[in-house]
Amino acid sequence: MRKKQSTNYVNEQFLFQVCELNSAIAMINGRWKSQIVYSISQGNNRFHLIQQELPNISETVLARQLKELETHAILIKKEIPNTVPVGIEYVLTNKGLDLVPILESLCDWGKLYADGKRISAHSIS
Amino acid sequence: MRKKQSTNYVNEQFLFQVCELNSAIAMINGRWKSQIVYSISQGNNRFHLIQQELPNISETVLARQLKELETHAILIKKEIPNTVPVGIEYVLTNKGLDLVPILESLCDWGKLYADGKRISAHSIS
DNA sequence: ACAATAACTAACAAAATTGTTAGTCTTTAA
DNA sequence: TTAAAGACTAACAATTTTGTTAGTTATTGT
Repeated sequence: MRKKQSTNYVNEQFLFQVCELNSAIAMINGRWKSQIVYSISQGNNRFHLIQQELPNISETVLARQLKELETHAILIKKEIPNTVPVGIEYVLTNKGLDLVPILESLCDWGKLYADGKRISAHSIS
Repeated sequence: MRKKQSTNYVNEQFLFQVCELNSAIAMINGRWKSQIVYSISQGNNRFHLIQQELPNISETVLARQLKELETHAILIKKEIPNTVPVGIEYVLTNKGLDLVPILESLCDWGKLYADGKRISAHSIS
């Protein structure tokens, strides 16, 4: 549980009102979150499919990350009809779908500079 | 100090090799980091200028975040010649500059869905 | 001589995130 | 009847991140 009186919480709120950038980042922060969003966008839209792709994640942790993504309306849970026990499908909202290309550009950026090469700097002054 | 034998660390490394997306996110994770990068790109390239823009950040924390950004080669420190005591200017590398438009699209994404409106979902199946 | 400025650092404490253990519930297969 | 699959949850412990306190260094202004 967040402590609303903590400096940590107050600073987070401060950044949220400085720029939406910070709330956006807060939504994709979290050990597994953006990888999960990406996996779902690739069609791995079931709990056990995500587990197969990310064998190191525990059930508890996966469930928690999914719930947080749901809280931020990046995805919704959908019951698959006529299944027993009822199957759950994870569906990206339009908000979640719009995030995917941004994650892709982050990925490209990461790849481009991965080896520590291609770095340079020159002051603008 | 990170514990190299912890599950937390091992999982982070696992995600790094799954996709560069995860290393990219790890670099911009951190309470103040992307806001600092954005501020520097706007010309607030001195320690005290960033402090003015983000009055809630403590000196210790700002120094730490700057050092981490430097470790990831997103910015470099540059001594300003003929200043006593020697002034330090923070300069984005090309890697850091390439990050800025991505942060801007994250910001736009955040703004678009900020009020919780415009959310919808429909399964692909 | 004393305070102030700029840009830090080390050691520590508080808080948050991540991972673990042990459960739940329902139905089908062996 | 026992086990397994699928999709979870609560309570707790480990680890990491964030914030705090108290310093440093060198120089200029009063």
